Amino acid sequence: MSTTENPESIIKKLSEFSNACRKAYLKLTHQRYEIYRELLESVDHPAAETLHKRLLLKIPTMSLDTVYRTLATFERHGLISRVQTVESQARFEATSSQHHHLICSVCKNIIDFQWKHFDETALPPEVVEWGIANDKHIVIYGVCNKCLYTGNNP
Amino acid sequence: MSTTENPESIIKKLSEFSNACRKAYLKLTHQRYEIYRELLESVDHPAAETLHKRLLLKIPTMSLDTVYRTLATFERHGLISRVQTVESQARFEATSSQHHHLICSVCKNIIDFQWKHFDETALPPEVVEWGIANDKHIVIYGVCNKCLYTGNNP
DNA sequence: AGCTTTAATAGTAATTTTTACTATCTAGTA
DNA sequence: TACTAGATAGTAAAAATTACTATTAAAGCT
Repeated sequence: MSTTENPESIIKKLSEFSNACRKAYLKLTHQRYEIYRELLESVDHPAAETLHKRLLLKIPTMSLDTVYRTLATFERHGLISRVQTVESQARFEATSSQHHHLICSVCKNIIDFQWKHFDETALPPEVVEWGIANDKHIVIYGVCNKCLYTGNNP
Repeated sequence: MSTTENPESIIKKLSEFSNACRKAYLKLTHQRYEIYRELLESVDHPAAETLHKRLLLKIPTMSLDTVYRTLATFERHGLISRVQTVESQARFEATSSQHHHLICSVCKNIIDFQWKHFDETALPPEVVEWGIANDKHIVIYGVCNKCLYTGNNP
């Protein structure tokens, strides 16, 4: 899950990130490091612009283009993933162990959940015959309890 | 599934569509009828712009705004659905019985598949505790056989 | 540590995708 | 057939993403 990580785990993942960049001949720039770190520390699957706003607090010259470009680079190298949504803005997360997403239609918050049993179930023959499946994700849209109880309108 | 429908089925669905519009106090305009029909007949989950291009052949004055606006209206009324993707363009389909999606990362084709067993499986407690789930979808990204065999690059 | 090379970044500008505005038109109804 | 509210066309604007170019900085080599 990309949710609340303890500091040691973050440090470990940043070190893995550095190694991955070296292996991929990606220059480990300050910007890339901070973009990746910010995404690791984000529990909310931010959009590029959200991420940019947060990063500006640390690096006031960080350009939006760099965020978009870097996210695309990271994605190409499998370091981060785009979240499947029906929204117009793309949302991102640091790639981690298999998990799925709950999206609140009201507040647009995205949270992770795990479902080992599903992950281990074989795909139906239709899918196998279609081609090579690289990535299976469940996305559930609904309304989270917070929005239900605060009476936000769906 | 929103795939190849026989003519009778299309006629039936268009008639259901007309009724749904009446019930929802949506004026049944020529444009709305044709947009819905085009989507019904499309097996490829088209984007708004793709749909617009196809509709221009029938109705040369059809504006792109109308397509977007109408799709949004239909979606609000549950007549059509947006497909969950990681692409930048939204893709649409006429709402039909529960199904899931296979998306080819190469050709971006989207096809439906069914998985009754999954549909009937209870969601894990984590999800139930989160709130109200309205909609659960599996989206599988991969490479379809056509692209594998024609050697399109992933 | 300094030099060199090559890729990455900042600061725009440009594209792409989606939504908004307004005068005109039309479906539904009397 | 005429009325009225809502829908559309044509365009403009906004939102989201990508491209361009001069400058900067990482990584490798002395």
